[in-house]
Amino acid sequence: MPTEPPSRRPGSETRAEILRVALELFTARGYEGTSIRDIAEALGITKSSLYYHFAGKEAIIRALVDDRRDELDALLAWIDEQPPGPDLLRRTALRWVDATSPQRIRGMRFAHANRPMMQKLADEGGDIRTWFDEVVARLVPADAPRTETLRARMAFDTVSAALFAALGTDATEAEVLQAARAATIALTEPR
Amino acid sequence: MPTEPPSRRPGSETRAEILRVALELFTARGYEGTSIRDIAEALGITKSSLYYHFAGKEAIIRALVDDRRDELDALLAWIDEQPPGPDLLRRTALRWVDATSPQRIRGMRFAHANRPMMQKLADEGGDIRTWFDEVVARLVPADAPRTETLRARMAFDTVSAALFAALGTDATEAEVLQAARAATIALTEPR
DNA sequence: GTCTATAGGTTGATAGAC
DNA sequence: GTCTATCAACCTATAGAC
Repeated sequence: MPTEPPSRRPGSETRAEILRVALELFTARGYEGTSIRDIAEALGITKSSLYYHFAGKEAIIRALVDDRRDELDALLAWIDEQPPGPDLLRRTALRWVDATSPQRIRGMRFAHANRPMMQKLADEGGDIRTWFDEVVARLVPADAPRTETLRARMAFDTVSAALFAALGTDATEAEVLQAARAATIALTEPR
Repeated sequence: MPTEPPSRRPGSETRAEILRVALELFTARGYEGTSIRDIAEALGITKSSLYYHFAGKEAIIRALVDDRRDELDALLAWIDEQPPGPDLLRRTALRWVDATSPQRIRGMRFAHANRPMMQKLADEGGDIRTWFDEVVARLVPADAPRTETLRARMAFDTVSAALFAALGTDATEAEVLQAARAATIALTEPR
């Protein structure tokens, strides 16, 4: 690993706390709906202290998404080790879905609640969605019809889709993941 | 049709214009990221004029989602006319997906960009997502495992999921709809 | 590292003339 | 129906003491 994850820099426990609370509030109320003051008060500190740890509001969100990058890099490395074959798409998608951590789910809910901001980050090239293009590019032939590429993307996005479908219901996260897994299988059915 | 659509009340052309621009801006920048001033300036009027047509910012978003309700009611009525059978879920979901209008897509993008607000509306009982519970309840047995209910919901949400998967790509709406249709078929495969 | 105080700007909303 | 003028409340961010 070449660079050190910013959220784990040693001797900065407060920083991690800030990120934890910010993720929670940004998810519940959205980025624009959450003020720096809200975050500070939830932590029992003042805004100014928060500015000591982060250059600004946007720096917080940036640290939040950067944290999710490593997983993607690991997946890409794993793909490159695999023998090519017709089932590689399904195997990779299932590997991704099955490895869904609670933290990743939190990240998804965060992304859901802040799509305009995620779009802005995407336009600057620094978001997970863009990085995912690489994954799909290695699994679907470049000359495949675009609907096939979309379907492959959807096969990776089933957890996100299932979370969305489960909104307002009392489904547990385990049930959501199970439904997502079934959907990934359905979407990678060879035709 | 029992009640008159609020957006078509006669003699209120400006009102429709406001809704059109608000939908566009709320989708691009989000509800909190769009000020009343932004909407007014895009229309070439002042904030005060806008307040003549709508009681406030939230009244605008409420009018926006109310517009989408009729379609759901029509689908429910259609379901009640159908003979029950094992293929009713797929037929209904495909009917819904195939009837996707450009306006509905705009509505979905809007919902994507404003999930905290949609959640707030849902908590008050006035959102499309809640109304959809009725649809699924008529198509999936009440004692079915919850993952099956989730999968049924996902079968209806494929356009939304495909739109999400297509973010950042140059896929056309036709291609998105085609991918969504394929996904709906895959997700309603009898097992 | 954390605080108080405050600058400098935007927000949603209202009053009242025309 | 549309305007100008204005408000209190809120925001991000900074300066400087401790």
